[in-house]
Amino acid sequence: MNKPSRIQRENRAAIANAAVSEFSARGYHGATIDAIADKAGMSKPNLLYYFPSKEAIYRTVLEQIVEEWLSPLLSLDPNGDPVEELRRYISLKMTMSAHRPEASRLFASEILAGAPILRDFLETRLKTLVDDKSAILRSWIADGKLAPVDPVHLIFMIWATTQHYADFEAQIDAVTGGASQQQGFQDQAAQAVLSILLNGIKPRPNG
Amino acid sequence: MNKPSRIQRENRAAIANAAVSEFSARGYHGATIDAIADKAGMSKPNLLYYFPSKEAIYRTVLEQIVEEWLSPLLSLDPNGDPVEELRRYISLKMTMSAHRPEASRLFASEILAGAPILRDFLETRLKTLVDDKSAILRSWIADGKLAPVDPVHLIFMIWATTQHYADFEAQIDAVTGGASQQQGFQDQAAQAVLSILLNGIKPRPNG
DNA sequence: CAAGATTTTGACCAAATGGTCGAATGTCGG
DNA sequence: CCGACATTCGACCATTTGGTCAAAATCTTG
Repeated sequence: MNKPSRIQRENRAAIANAAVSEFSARGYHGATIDAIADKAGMSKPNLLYYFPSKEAIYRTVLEQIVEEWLSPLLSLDPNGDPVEELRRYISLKMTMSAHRPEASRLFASEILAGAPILRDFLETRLKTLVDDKSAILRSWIADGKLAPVDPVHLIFMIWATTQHYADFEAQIDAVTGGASQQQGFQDQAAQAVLSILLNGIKPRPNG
Repeated sequence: MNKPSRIQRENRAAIANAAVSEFSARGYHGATIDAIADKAGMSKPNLLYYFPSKEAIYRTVLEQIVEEWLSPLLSLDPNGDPVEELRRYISLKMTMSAHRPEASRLFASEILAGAPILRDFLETRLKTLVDDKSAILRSWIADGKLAPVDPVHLIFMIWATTQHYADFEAQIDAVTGGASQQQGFQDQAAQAVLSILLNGIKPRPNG
């Protein structure tokens, strides 16, 4: 079991891709092993040769997504310029939302359902990370470089606004008449989000 | 079929409540008629005496939620003070998010799945409403009473941030150590959201 | 190229689930 | 209190679906 063969690598990757697509579009219960196998170009028993169960596939793709998900926040630099650091972070998350909407929706779907699989991750690694980064934000506020807002809520707001463009794509498409597919829409969205959030947290004279 | 009897009213209401709870917690496919019937205190055939199918129950509760969902935005008053009107709107949405998180999650779940049932509603009534209210926001911006941000994106950001507290409750709970249940957390959240959003859209000297 | 290991699949199974039906029970106006 | 109508439910059915298995096909390697 040590070295996965070429076939193993390819098939596992194909399954993971198909699974993200199916789980994100239909939810855990709505997705079927058959459909995932089809989309991955193999039979159901063949898929089950690579993963022991539907839940195992789900866990695997969730874990991969969670890793991607973590990295932008990790890179928030305490020594950088506060507003610039946040601009970079928000831009990064907007880009991710635009490039991997299915992954975002799969993650959202898991949280919506009460995070049955991810609860432990959220309570440990993510909590620690948020605590750390909150401390940085707090120090920036103490230095008068940011307006005094609760750092945890600021982080939540950044998550909410950036992921909204992926998670609620169907609604955004409907309301804008499909604009979200067109070139430029994502830039426009990023600009609006950056403008409101950054102006919202820049230090103000009255404190 | 004209006048529903007392029994009909009670049972339909019990089913609708149970359905919101089940659909929001498990998703459309994860919810079962049996579980909804159980939670509503009746047998499955009895439930199917009141609704012809699972999908009919789903449509019914979604429609009810959508009506609630619309009302706060409807009441945005073009003659009011811009910042005060938005403060009121955001506060209202925060309150709804806190009081009916399950409804919010059921709506979110439908949108996540691509809005198969609500697409028409989104493209017609909601689009019209957003177009109308965007015009109001635009006029406020033209009058220099708001910073120049794309009104549609502002609306999206308000939806995203306010509903986030209901939709991602599991994540928020995990990261804050369950604080979202405690008294005061919602007020704190509302304050942070209002502070950032309102400061983000107040007119700025430099335009 | 032979033989062992790996990969693939058709056929199948058991459980879950949406929905039906007919008979039993309850409700209510007259 | 009766008869008509509304309500309830146990038993049942067909389909879907997660998962198994043994045999076949394909690789890989000495």
